Amino acid sequence: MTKIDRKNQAQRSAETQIKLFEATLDSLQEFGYRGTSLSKIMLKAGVSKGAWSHHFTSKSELVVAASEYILNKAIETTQDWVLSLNSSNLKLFDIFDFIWNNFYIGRHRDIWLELNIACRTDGNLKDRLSPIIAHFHKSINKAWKSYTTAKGYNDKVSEHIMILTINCFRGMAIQSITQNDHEYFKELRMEWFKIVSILLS
Amino acid sequence: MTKIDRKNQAQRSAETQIKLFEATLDSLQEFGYRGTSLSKIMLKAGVSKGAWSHHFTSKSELVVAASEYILNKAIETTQDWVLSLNSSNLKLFDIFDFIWNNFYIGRHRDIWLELNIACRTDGNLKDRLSPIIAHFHKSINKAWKSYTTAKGYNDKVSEHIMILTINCFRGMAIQSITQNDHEYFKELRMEWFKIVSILLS
DNA sequence: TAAAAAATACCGACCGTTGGGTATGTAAAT
DNA sequence: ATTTACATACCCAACGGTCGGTATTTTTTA
Repeated sequence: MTKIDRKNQAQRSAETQIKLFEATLDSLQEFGYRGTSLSKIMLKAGVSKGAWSHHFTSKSELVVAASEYILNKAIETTQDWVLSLNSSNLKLFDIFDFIWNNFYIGRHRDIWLELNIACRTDGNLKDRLSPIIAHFHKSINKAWKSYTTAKGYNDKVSEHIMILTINCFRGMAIQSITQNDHEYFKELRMEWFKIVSILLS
Repeated sequence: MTKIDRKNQAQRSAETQIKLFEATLDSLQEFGYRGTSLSKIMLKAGVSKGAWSHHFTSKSELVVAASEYILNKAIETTQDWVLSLNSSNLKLFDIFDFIWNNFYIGRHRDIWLELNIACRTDGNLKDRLSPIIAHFHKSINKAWKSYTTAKGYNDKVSEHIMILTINCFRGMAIQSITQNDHEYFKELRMEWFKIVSILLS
C-alpha cells in the first residue's frame, strides 16, 4: 500500500537543510536572534540534533546560511518583479507598495530587522551578511532605476529620492513594532508619495 | 588618614542602583538585549548578585528600569534644549543636527535600537516601554513645533515633515550598522535638508 | 547482478558552561 | 535592636556542542 519513497542522498540533504532553514527563520521571527536556540530550531524543524551537526559545524553557521537563503530569495523576488513589469504604465505608488509589502511588513520585516540589529554585536554575522544586504539594496535600486529611466527623470535627484524612501520605510518598519497602526503608516506613505510627486515633477 | 565616608541608606541605594543602570545600559550596547546577562552586568557594575536581588525582583525589572532611566534622560535633554534655544535665529539644520547627534548615533542609537527591536519579541518589555518611547517622540515633536510656529509654517505640512524626518533618521541609524560611513550619512541628511527647505518655502 | 564494503545521512544520550533566580548569612545604618 | 543593604554559595534548567552508534544510499567487487 504505502509506497516507500526512496530518495537519493542529495534529495535527503537538501530537504532537511531547507527544513532547518525555515525553522531557523521562523525562530528568528518568533524569538529574535539571540532568543533563537538550537533546541527550538530542532523542535520546529522536526529534525534531530545529529542531522544538524552533520550539515553544519555550528549554530551560527546555520543561522548565516538561513539568512543568506532568505535574502537571496528576496533578491530573486525583486529581479523577477523587474522583469515582469511593464514599465510604461507603471505608477510610482506601485513601486512603493511593492517594496513596502514585500520587505517592510510581516516575516521579512521581522527577520530583516533582527539580522541587521544582530550584526552590530556579532562581528561574524556582520562580515557574512553585509555583502548580501548590500546586494539586496542594489537589486531594489535597480528596480527603481528601471522605472525612473523609463520616465526620463533626473538621475541624481531620483536616486536620492530612492535612498530616502528606503530609509523612511526602514524607520516606519521600526516604529510599527511599538505602534502597530496599519492605516497610519499607509497615510504616511501617501504623504511621502505626494512629496516625491512634487519633487519629480 | 582615610576618611570613612558614611552614607545614609537612601544614598547607598541610589548609588548602587545607578551603578546597575549604567552597567545594564553598557551591556545593552556591548552585547545587545538578549546578550545581556546578570553576570555580565554584575561584573561591569562591580556589585554583587545579592545587591541586585535586593533592589530588583528579576532581571527584566532591572532592564526595564534602566531603559526608563535612559529614555527619561533623553526626554529631559530635549526639554532643556527647547528651553535654552533662541527660536528667532535658529536654523532648520540645527534642529536636524541636534536630533541626529543626540539620539541617532553612538550609545543612544545602539540602546534605542536594541530596545525597540526587543519589544517585538518581549511582550512585557513592550508594554512597559511603549508609553515612554511615545513620550520621547512627543518631546521631540514639541521641539520641532516650537520652531515651526515661531517661523509661521503651515502646521500640517510641517508635522508630516517632522515625522518623515524622524523616520528617515531611524532608517539611516539602522543602515549605519552595516554601512558605517559617517560622511555618507551627513550628505544624505544635507539632501533631505534641501528637500525640506523647498517644501517649507 | 547480487552481495559486500564504503560513504553518507541521521539519531539520541551525554558533557561542561552559563543562564536566571534563591536562600542563608554578614555589615552597616537607623 | 531592628531594619536596610549587601555578599556568597548554591540550585536547576537550558545552552551549544560532541560522540558512539544506527539507517540508508551508493560504490565496489566477486
